[in-house]
Amino acid sequence: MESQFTSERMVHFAQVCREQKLPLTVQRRAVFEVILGRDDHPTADQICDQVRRSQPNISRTTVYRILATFVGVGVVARICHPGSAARFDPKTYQHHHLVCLHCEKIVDFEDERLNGIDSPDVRRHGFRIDDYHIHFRGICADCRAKRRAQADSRARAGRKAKR
Amino acid sequence: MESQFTSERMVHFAQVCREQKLPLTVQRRAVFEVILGRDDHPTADQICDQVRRSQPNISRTTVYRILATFVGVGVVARICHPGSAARFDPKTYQHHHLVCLHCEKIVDFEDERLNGIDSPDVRRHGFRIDDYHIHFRGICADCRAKRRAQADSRARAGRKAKR
DNA sequence: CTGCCTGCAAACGATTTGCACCAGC
DNA sequence: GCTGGTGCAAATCGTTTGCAGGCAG
Repeated sequence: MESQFTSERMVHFAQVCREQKLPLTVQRRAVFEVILGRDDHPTADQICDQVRRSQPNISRTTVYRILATFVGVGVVARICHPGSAARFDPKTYQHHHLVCLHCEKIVDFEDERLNGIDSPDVRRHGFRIDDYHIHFRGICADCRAKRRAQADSRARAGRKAKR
Repeated sequence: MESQFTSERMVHFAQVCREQKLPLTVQRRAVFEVILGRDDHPTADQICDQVRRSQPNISRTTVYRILATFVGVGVVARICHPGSAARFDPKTYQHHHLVCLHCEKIVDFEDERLNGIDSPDVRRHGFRIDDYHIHFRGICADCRAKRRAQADSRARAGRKAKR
């Protein structure tokens, strides 16, 4: 099922490349395959590391360039993010994100009810809105657990210190 | 009125510093003043340049550190952004953004009706949502005008070439 | 065969870190 | 005076660019 979805998107990808007159190189194929296989919004470097398992000689530069090209033709999205490195997302349809303010993890969140917001009136800004997405910010399960553990150990240390 | 708002926030800032045991240095004051006076989501470097008009010897490093501290205690927000440099926002209450995909300008957008979205059910993600904001992505007025001008000149060039 | 694509190395911009000094409380 | 803040310089990280050779169409 996974592979069926992947191959379907691969065909679509090849088609877009033909339309856009983009030569379908082995590097582009490899980068696209890696992105499709992940749903954790990897950085360019993370993608590069994984691509190198099948293409050990691919250059980091090439990965950056390929990603820029992909974003340009719309087969992957570059998403807004709290950290310093750009993140990429194979989903180009509208969806939303849960962003952990602590570890900067980004989790996809899809909910039809969030997609129907009327574009507000921005005429006075002269802005033309193409789409929108919602960032829900908070703390993920892992970080909540870690924080609780830390708070506990601090409390224990505090009790010890006071004795 | 502007200065009244600014001084009001300055008092609040001083209070937060006291609560958080943050010494109220001249540098922190200066950085905070600059951020308050802008609504264009400046980068750390832009803030630094402006702070230097009143504090010529402040170090870029210090500005970065101060901004990180401010974000930590919640007196300014670090916002998600399409570019590579972090952007800062003196508004810490909920509001939304228009993001230009072309020039990466970020414009505040406030609309009460956008603030009442029910936090969706994220229990299965174990995520705790603190707040959310909406990125409306599109093209700003300036860039639309520029694009139109470019398209026109291309069309003219094309006509000329075909003769 | 031709032009875009790639790899390499070096440049670059944004941000962080180590360390000695200095200033708020 | 003590603690944490600051300035400087150098390191680091993510990303881009210039150039020579290589491969897809």
